[in-house]
Amino acid sequence: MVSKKRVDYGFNGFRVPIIPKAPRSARRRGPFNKAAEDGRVCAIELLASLAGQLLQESESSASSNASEGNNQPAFSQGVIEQDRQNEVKPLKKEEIHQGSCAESTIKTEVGSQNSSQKPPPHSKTDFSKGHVSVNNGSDIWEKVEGDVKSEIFKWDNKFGNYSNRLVKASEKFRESSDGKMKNGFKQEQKAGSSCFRGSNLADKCSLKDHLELYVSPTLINSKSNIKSPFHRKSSPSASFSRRGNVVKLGSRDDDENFLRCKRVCTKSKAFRSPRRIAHRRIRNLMSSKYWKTAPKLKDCELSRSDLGVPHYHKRKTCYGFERFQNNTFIKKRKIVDRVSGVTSDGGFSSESVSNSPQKGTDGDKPSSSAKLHVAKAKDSHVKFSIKSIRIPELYIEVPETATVGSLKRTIMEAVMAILGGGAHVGVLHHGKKVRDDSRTLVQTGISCNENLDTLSFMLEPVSLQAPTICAGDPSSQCETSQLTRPIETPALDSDITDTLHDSPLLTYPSNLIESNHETTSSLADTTVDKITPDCRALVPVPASAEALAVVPVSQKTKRSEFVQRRTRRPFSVTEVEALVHAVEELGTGRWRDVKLRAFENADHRTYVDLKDKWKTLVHTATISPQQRRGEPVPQELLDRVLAAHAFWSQHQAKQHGKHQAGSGTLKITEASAERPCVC
DNA sequence: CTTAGGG
DNA sequence: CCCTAAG
Repeated sequence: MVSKKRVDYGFNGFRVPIIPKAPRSARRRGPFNKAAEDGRVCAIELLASLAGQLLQESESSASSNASEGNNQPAFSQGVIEQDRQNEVKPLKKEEIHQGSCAESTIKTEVGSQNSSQKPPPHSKTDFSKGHVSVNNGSDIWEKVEGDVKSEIFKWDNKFGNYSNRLVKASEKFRESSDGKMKNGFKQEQKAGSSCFRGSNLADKCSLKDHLELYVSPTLINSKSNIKSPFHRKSSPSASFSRRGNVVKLGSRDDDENFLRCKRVCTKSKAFRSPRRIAHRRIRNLMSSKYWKTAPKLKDCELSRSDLGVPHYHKRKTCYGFERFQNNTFIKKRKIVDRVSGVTSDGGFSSESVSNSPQKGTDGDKPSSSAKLHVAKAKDSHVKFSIKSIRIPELYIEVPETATVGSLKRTIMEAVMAILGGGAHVGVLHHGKKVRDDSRTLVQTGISCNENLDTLSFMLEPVSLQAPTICAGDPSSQCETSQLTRPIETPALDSDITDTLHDSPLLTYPSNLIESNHETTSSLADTTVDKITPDCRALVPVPASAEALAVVPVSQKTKRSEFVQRRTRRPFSVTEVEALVHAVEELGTGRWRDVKLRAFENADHRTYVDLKDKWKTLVHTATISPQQRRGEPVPQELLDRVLAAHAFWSQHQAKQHGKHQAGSGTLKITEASAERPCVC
């Protein structure tokens, strides 16, 4: 724990009070954890995004020659260096960026600009917007460079500090900073992928991984905010801001992994898109890791210290975590929204002017079910978030004018990133599949808040005889083929052939474990109405921050629904009598004995039940008869309850008093005096 | 697993 | 009744 914490702090840069031996509750509810987490997440996100971006870049060939670097920043480094050997600045930048796992996009652009001696006005603009908030033209580069350097430097030092655990990571990073980014990156990627896809993410997503990811983000961040880079060290705000710019994600799994990502688009598609993708991807990874490692958290408290310990086995835990995450994210988002202007992540700026639909997608694990949250933003953008057990939840903001097709693509991208395979996204509105991709969201009515809840979407893995996946919230569990089919089949795209079984999404049994039990109960609903609330993929996400908070709640609610509650079994008078009698003799505080004595054969009555019943009995006896409900309990019994309660309460109090200051003699006296009375 | 309490 | 923190 301690070591972990240290590490975390190092990353965050600020000290979070450690609550070492504090009671669980304290740890859990401590406000600090949250902050720490935020910072971490952000960092991770950033890093992840970078890594992802790099990957993406390498994959995407859309970029122009000028920005060749974008495509394969990591791998092309050698080339770049040589090419720009002459140009000191560019080169350095290049190195720096790589070292920091920065996004190739920006980096590249910068480099190219430099090489051309003067960055085009617009280029500059972009640059400043995206990564730096510098207004000057000529010295901008220098500034950047210098800052970056210093940043890196610091960074290294830091590394040293928390290197105990991160040895590997640090090495990697250093290497990368030296220009061996490639390796580092690869490794990182590896780690990410493994985490991402590995069944036992927990193992793979060790702290180390986290760390790795972490580091990069920070650097990036520094880049973004040249002026107040690293040092900010993750003050909470910094974290948030970063997140805001980039994306927010949380990842949720069956086990409670959820990823949420919100991103605002910036302008040039070419410029950003790779990055976006990268972000997405990374996030997915990160989220998954994060998520996996995330301990059980409740009430929005996440304790970093627990990282690395997979808690997701337990449903409860998971749920708690989920909730927590949701809340956290929301909060973060709020903050971000506020700060967004200040901090800009390379590619994403809150004031996105993008004309292209924004897609934010993240996926941590493939999931058959996904939920899409849609919210109409003030800026006439519709925000979508995909949430699922396996696929992290994410927020997507797209212009109202975005077409259904673009929406589908957006989601698809996310899915692809997650699954690595092809997938189709089906959009259902009012239970009907929206086939016309050319229509805009507005035209379709998806952008209207009132109708948002009528929106659903389904993921339709295509490449393999992809089965359609019902998008639904985790609880709804539309993942199973049985569930999905009935629902989806009707709306399937002709081009999609599905077999749920073969779906890549379904290939993660481990993930499904948890959900499976729950699924059972939900099956009926799901099957019955196609895309009803439970199966509804799209859920409106209120634009307002407050509204956002609702999401978690609803989830929570849904969750609880799945946990079947024991059937209520009111205590009969006979039982009450037995209970009262037993308590009279044994006193309160010995419920196990009471159970054994009076309810030995009543399997459905646990000692907790008895305790609770006694509690209610006392209450009942306390209130006026008119206020009592249910089967009336003889007043005589209630009187006894009160008497016993009073007696034992007193007894207990005395016991305490004695223990604390009483003398042995006194104790004996009191004890002997009292007991007899009762028996 | 038990207790004790809050929900 | 449920859920948890603590012991």
